[in-house]
Amino acid sequence: MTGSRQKPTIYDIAKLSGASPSTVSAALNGTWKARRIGEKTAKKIQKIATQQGYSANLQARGLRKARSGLVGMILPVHDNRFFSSMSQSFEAHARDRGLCPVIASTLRDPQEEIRTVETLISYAVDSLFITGATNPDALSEICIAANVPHIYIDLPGKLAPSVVSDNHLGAELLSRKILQTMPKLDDPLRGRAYFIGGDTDDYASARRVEAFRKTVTHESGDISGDQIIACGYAPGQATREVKALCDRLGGLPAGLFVNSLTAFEGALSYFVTLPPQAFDDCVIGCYDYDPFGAFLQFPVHMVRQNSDKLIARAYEYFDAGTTKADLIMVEPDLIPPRTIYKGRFAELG
Amino acid sequence: MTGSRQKPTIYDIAKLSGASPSTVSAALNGTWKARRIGEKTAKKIQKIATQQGYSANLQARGLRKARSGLVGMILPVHDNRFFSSMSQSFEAHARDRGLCPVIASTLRDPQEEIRTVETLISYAVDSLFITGATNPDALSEICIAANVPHIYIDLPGKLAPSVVSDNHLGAELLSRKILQTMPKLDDPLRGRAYFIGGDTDDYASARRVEAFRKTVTHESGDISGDQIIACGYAPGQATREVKALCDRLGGLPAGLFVNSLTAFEGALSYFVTLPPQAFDDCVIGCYDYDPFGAFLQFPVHMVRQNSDKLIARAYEYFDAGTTKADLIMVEPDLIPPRTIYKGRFAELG
DNA sequence: ACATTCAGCACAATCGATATTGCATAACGC
DNA sequence: GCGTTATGCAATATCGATTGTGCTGAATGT
Repeated sequence: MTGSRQKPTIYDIAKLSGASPSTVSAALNGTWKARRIGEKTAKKIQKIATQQGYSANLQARGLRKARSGLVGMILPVHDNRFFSSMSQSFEAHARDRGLCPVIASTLRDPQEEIRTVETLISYAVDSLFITGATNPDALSEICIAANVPHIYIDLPGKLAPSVVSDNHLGAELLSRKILQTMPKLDDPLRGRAYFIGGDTDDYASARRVEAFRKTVTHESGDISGDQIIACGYAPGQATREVKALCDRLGGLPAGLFVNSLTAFEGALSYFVTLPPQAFDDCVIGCYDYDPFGAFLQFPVHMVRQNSDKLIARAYEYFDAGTTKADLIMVEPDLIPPRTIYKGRFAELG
Repeated sequence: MTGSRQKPTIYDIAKLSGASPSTVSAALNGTWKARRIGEKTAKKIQKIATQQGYSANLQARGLRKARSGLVGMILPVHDNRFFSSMSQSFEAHARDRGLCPVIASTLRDPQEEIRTVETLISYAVDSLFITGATNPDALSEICIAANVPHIYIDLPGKLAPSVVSDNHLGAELLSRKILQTMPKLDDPLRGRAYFIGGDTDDYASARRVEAFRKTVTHESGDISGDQIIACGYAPGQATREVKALCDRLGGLPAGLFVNSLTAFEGALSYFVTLPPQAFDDCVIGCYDYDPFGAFLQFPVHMVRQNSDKLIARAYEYFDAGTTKADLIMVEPDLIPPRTIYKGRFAELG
């Protein structure tokens, strides 16, 4: 009975109900009052449609209406705490608006980003959220040509509105926390704070370096170039650089600002080779948050970017119908370590 | 010049090139040789299309061909290491096949799952990957009625093929590791291994409990009901239960099998209140893997489910064109701790 | 009683692609 | 030189919805 017949269409329902396809369409998509279809007719059609398990072919509807009901988001990777919580928020907000979210990752590959944006546009997405793009303006041009509203998250574009985390503020908070908490060591080199990880070509990292530099200079009078090691995001590279730094200093520095979770993961690979007491005179901070990161052998101050607020602001912006290339800032939060401070730091909690 | 005009269609290209829309279509979708379009004509059309920035309207194509080029995947949540790495694999494999991945999360809500499957079917997804469904068979019925091939990942369905992680094997490996590594304590209660977290209604957890029970019985002769505390996946619940257990035992047990990362996160909230030496006579294992989890204050054995292999097997199954309700098993890996064992376990590495 | 309004619905065009069929002209065989 | 096959392309129907327009009969007005 319920064999593998095809999905019913409005034409099937029309035949069964004795009404015309256009009447069926109106009855089923909610426009029947405006189209002056009698209530009895509409109800009858709806009943039959339910019995038949009808659901609209959204490709056909999208084709006709030139809107698909899809919202696209592109991000570098899924398996990253920051981006995956953005996905989560993105999807929740999309559902609230009755839209279907399409999330695609592009592995930070410029070609892949362009291809993906083109694909999503070919599916007629109604709007597009872009995060972690390597070349925002190239993507904007494509979207503008196709008349697709789009917004950048966490990385500003010149040709479209952007919602970004306040990287300067976050890095300033974290830097200040590190500087104020870290021990005063006799060794002038070990006694300083170091910044490791990230790429200064990257917008976010550049702002963070800037804030680190400013805060260190403000608190300690000056800063040396070798205190900033922007060695990229790859864990392996961070492992090497942290090791090299510690070898050079003869131990962990008094303060360490790790930029990004991936760099942090790399640093950890080296840290696990150290004895626990090595961390007794070192204060570590990490830009970006991972709940497990807060539970390590040693305390770690973390900055949590408010991904839900980033997404919410972006949706609000679309809802308002504006398309100016505004820049909206969202403040990140400084999360205290959950690990108890030990040794000489016990009193600092 | 490049104002906000609409995207060009094959009709626009047809006018510009002097050819008919059908010829343009053939020239642009690669079927021109089979349709006996002259090479010169095809090349000319392609050139014009490129100049005009043409790209096909995939909704129209999908409508006509009754295939959309979309593959859907539904999962409980994005912001979870296991599921987000599945997303990553799912997407990579989809791209390899020239398909567009649509990933939707359903928050383990049965109603939401059904709605989502229906939505994806309305967008005419060519196939569907389902993971973490609460009621697989209900979803299968919908897919079967709509003639959509689908496959379950990590949770078997009766009406469709499934690729599942070998939970029994993984839990057996982890249980055995814990039992063989844990200290022999005088206290008979503390000296045993405990299982905490998860829900026995859940397929995966049930298999894991079964393996834990079997292994403990095999190694120590018997097992008591209070050694298994399936208190769900919520972190808060795990925090309370672990605390209650430790209060009852007067300390951490010799062995603890934590089922799922979320339960582990909950347990950690309690662990951080303990002094470091509390872990000296306790061996901890966690089913599921998180790189940071491997770097904690104390060693943790973790089971990593091979998400990429799960997805790869599922695609292979579709590629083969089979649709029998087979059950394919994928072996998980036991990951040793990266933290160095301290105190009396130093020699166990 | 006749013009006007309006409710209730059907008809047909349309969105942008694909796929089948058919119609020219050219090439070929004998 | 005439039928036959090939070649190159245009015409047209179609996918499943939406939407502007047109037609009918009943209600209303005067």
